[in-house]
Amino acid sequence: MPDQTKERIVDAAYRTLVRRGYHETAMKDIAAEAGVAPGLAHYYFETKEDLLVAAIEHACEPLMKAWEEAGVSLSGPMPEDADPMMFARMGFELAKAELKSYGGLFLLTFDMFGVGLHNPKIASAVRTFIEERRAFVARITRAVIAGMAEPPLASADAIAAAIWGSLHGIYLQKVMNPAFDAEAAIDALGEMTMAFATRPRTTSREGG
Amino acid sequence: MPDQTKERIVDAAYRTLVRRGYHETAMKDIAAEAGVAPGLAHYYFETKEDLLVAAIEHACEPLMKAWEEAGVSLSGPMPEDADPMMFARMGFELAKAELKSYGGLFLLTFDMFGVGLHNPKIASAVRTFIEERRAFVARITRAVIAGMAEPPLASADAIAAAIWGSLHGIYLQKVMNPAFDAEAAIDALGEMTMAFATRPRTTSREGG
DNA sequence: AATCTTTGATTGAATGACCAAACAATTTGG
DNA sequence: CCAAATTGTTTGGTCATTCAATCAAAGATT
Repeated sequence: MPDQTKERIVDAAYRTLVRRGYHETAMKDIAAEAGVAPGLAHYYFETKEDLLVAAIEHACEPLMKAWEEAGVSLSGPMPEDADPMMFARMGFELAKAELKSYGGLFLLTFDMFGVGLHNPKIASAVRTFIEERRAFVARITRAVIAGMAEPPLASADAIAAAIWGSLHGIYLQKVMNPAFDAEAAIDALGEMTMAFATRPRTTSREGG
Repeated sequence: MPDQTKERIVDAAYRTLVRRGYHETAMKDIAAEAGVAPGLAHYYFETKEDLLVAAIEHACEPLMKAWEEAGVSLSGPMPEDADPMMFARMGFELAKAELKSYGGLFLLTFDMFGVGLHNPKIASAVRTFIEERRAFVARITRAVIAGMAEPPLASADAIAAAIWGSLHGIYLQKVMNPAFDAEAAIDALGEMTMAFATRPRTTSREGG
C-alpha cells in the first residue's frame, strides 16, 4: 500500500514538525513517528525541505475545503452576484474561525517563514503561499472599492497587503502569546476596514 | 581591551547571523568573523541564543536612537502637548523610513521569531520585543481615540495589535520579496487608519 | 501448478560531515 | 605573581543522506 505509506509519512511529518519545529526535527524522528525506516522517508521525499512543503500543503487542505464550502476559492474568481461587503465581513469571520482550529498550521507556517529566510527552496514556497493569499484578499478589496463613495488613494493591492499583513501579524502575536486576544484584534481590523469602506464622500480631505 | 572585544563579537554575530541565519551559523563562524578563537565567544556569551539576543538588541540601538531624537521613546510616556494625529502620521513615516535602513534587522528579527517558535529562551525575548512595540502603538492609539468624534467599538489595545500586526506583515512581505511595494502598503494602512480616526459621528451604524 | 524474474517497497546500518560546549593550556596586563 | 583574557583542541553528540541488502507481489516461463 504505497500510497497510504506516503500519506502516513506526510502526516507524521506534520505532527512532528509542529511539535518540535523544522530544525529540531530529524528525518529519523518523522520516520519513527510514521512507524517506518529512516530510508523510506527519503525514498518518497528526496529532502527534508520537500517534506516540509508537503506537510504544509497537506495541512492546508481542510482549510481550503472549508473555504470552498463557503463558496470561496483561493484562486478562482469571485462570484459577481454577491455583495462584496458581505464577502469582506465573511473573510474576517473565517479569519477568526481559523484561530480556533488551525493552531498547528500556524506554527508550521511561521516555521516555514523562518526557514525560508535563508533557504531558497523554502523561500519560493513562502512567496507562493503569501502571494496566493494576498491576491485573494485583493480580489475582495477590488470589489469593495468599486462600491465606495469616494475611491481610496491607495491601490487595491496595497490595501490587500496591509490587511493580509495585519491578519498575519495578529496570528503571530497569538502564536507567540496564547493569552493574546486575537479575536478582538481581528474585530478591530474589521471595524477599521468597514469604516474605511463605508466612509462618506468628502470634498476636501484633511492632512497634507 | 575586553569591552571592545565583546562588542566586536556582537557585531560579528550580527553580520554573520544576517548573512547566514541562526541555524546555519556556527559559533566558530561568528568567532572567525570577529577574528577571535571559538572559545572566546563562549567566554562572553554562554550560549548561541544569548548571542542572538545581544545581536538584535545591538542592532536596535540606532533605531531607538532615531526615535528618541524624534522625541519619542519606546517605553516612555507620550508628550501630552503634542497632537496625537501628528504622532500617528509620524509613526507611519518612521515605519517607511525603517524600510530603507534596517533590512538586516528585519532578517534578524524574523529569524528570531522563527527560532522562538520552539526555543523558550528566544520565545521570551520575542514576546518582550512584540509587547514593547505593541504597547508603543497602543499609547498613540489611545490618544487618537480620545479625539475621535465617535469612539470605536474596539479597544485601543486591539486596534494597536491590528496596526502593529499590519506593519509586521508588510515588512515580512518585503523581506520575502524585495520587489514588493511596502511603502504603498504602509501608505494604504495609514490612509485606512486616518479615515477611521477622522470618521464623522453616525447615529446608526450599518451592519450587524 | 511450480518456479523463475523483475520491480518497487522497505529496511537498517554506514558515511561523512557538522556543531555547541567544555576544557586545559597559554598569554597578557596590571 | 595573579587574575582575566584568549587560544585551539577535544568531546560527545548531532544529523541528512546514501547504500547495499531484503522483502513482497505480480508476471512471465516452463
